[in-house]
Amino acid sequence: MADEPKHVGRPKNEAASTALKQAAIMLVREQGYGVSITAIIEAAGVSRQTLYNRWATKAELVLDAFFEQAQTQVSTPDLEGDAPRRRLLAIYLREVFGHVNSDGELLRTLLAEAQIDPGFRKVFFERFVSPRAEIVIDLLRDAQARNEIDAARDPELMTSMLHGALWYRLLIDQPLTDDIADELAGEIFRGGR
Amino acid sequence: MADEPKHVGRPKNEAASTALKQAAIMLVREQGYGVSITAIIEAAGVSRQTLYNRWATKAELVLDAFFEQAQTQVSTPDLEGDAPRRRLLAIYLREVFGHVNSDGELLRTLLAEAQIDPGFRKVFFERFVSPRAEIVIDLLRDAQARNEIDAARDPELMTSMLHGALWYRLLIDQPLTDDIADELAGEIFRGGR
DNA sequence: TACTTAAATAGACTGCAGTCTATAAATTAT
DNA sequence: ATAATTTATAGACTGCAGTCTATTTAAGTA
Repeated sequence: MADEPKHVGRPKNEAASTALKQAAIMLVREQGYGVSITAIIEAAGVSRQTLYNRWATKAELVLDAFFEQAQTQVSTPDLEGDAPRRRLLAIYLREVFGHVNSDGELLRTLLAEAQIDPGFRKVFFERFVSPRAEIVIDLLRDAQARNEIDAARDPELMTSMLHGALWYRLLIDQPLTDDIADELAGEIFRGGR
Repeated sequence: MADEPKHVGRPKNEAASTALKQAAIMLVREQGYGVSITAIIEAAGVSRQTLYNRWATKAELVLDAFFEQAQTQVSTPDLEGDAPRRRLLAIYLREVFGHVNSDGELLRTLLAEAQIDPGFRKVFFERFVSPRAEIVIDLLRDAQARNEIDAARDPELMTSMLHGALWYRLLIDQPLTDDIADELAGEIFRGGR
């Protein structure tokens, strides 16, 4: 059903894509997001247009490169098992805090780009923000089904509070420690039931 | 003890400052933050350097102009009176949501600038974010003193959750309605005591 | 072999924020 | 008056992301 290249014209050079992503993430980690496009394409050994054939903006390239580094994957909480959902939430938050603590500067910059560029905003939220929101919403719904939190509460709003606290504390340089993760889970599950 | 100009050299033209702020807020509301510096100084009828003698960046000028519009002032909750603190919190949140809803686009852009430019970041947080955080922290401490919420909880963390939810929902274009304000207050005061 | 098509390249170009330079203007001090 | 000092002005300049143009290259098709 696939696998027939059926392609007319000069084929895309995949090596250029990976070289660009590698150069981008390396230089951004070295020099920060402010590194110039020119520096990136020179390090990758490709022309300017080749970059813009693949990504619309520097931000999209860097986001892709960032994901390729793959320490951004969140392990979905195990809702099959029997662990208290409060504990699963705390574990999830600790894990996300870890990612944010190791790449906070870059995440801040990408968030900023997302506010400025509507095209990138869509990409950033679809690829980064929404999947994480879904994980927490599912976890909280499951907790409601198990009667660990009140079914009348709104999982989406609670997710706003949790991820909101995460971003807010990142933006204002407040610490994101394991203790904070546990306290946040505690706030949501406060009172039991 | 003051009022002696005691000033050597050509005096600063205050009219230029107000003309710049007026031109800035007008053009930003008309065309968005992307309006050029050149357009702003031409509308104000001053030279480029005159702007940079007064503000370090476009963002600082726009922030000043934004504050001058003054619909950004939050009325501090009345902690002398006897109203339930849950109600005071809901009123505060409704008011802030109102400001955010009328100038969300601009606030998003200023937040983005704050992430990119450390100098502006400091200014933005000192003038905009911190005062609001203080108001909520004071309100929650007062609620603890009145035994309306558990004294063991951390007002700073609850403030992260509340303002975090506000910014998060602004950033991802989720609505900030009066109902949401009330629900957020309800989440914090859930269970009474 | 020619022809068509898509991708790659070098490098010029645009529009922007912010800096710098040289000069003029407005004020106090001598 | 003259000097010293600070602000204002016009406009050139820098460095950047992203676009555009002309040309070349690598593939499929006739």
